[in-house]
Amino acid sequence: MSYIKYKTFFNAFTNHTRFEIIKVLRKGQRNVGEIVKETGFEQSRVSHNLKRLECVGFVKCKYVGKNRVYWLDKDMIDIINNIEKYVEKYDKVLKVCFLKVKK
Amino acid sequence: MSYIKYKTFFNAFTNHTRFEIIKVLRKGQRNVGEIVKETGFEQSRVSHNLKRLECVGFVKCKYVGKNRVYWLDKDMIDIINNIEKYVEKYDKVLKVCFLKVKK
DNA sequence: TAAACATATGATACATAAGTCATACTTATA
DNA sequence: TATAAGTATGACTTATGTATCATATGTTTA
Repeated sequence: MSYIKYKTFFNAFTNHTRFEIIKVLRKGQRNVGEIVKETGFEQSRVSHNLKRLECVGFVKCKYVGKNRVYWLDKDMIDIINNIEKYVEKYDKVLKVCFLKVKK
Repeated sequence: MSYIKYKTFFNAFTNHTRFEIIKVLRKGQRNVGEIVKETGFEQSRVSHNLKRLECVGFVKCKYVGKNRVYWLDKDMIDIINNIEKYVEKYDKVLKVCFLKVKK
């Protein structure tokens, strides 16, 4: 696969907002208000990031009454579950370090 | 696992330079000069990114004569192989799209 | 031990991503 | 059909990541 595909794919996880949104959606479908409440993030911040996730096909959505309900793409669920296994496995080896220290 | 761990892990793949370096190192150990030649990237650019990969434990290194030889961490190799399977699998569903278009 | 080769590093400038705010749009209901 | 609730969007500001350049450091060999 090309770099651009990898980048697109992994970017979903390298942002705190999207990471938490995915975490919530793994529990089941949610409308925006619920995601806002469960993550504690501001509404427009959640919407912008849901848009990005939807844009690449990670989440799907539909209107239900006044609410917009989001859920994880079916294939995505499997893949997250599997990737999680490997990343957890690497947990012990992975060192979190920063090259540049904030002043 | 925490967000910071995921971020650290996936960041290795969300940068073109590191992506190509990993690609080369999957073929076997290489010194910096060889990586520079095979990727076509500038030396300091390669070194800076090797440093980042080493810092988190993805690559190991040692001096061999005047050269510094790098190789992928053993666990990392397995994990990359496995993750690749899932990402490739998601290839057909994944849409590469950009929200912001460059002017 | 000086010179040459290989690589690393720091500082800076540039590029990209993210969050916030104000506001527009969508859907339902009075 | 006007209003309200829920959500999306654009413009802007700020934060973060990246490459580049100049130079320092490490290692070998004459």
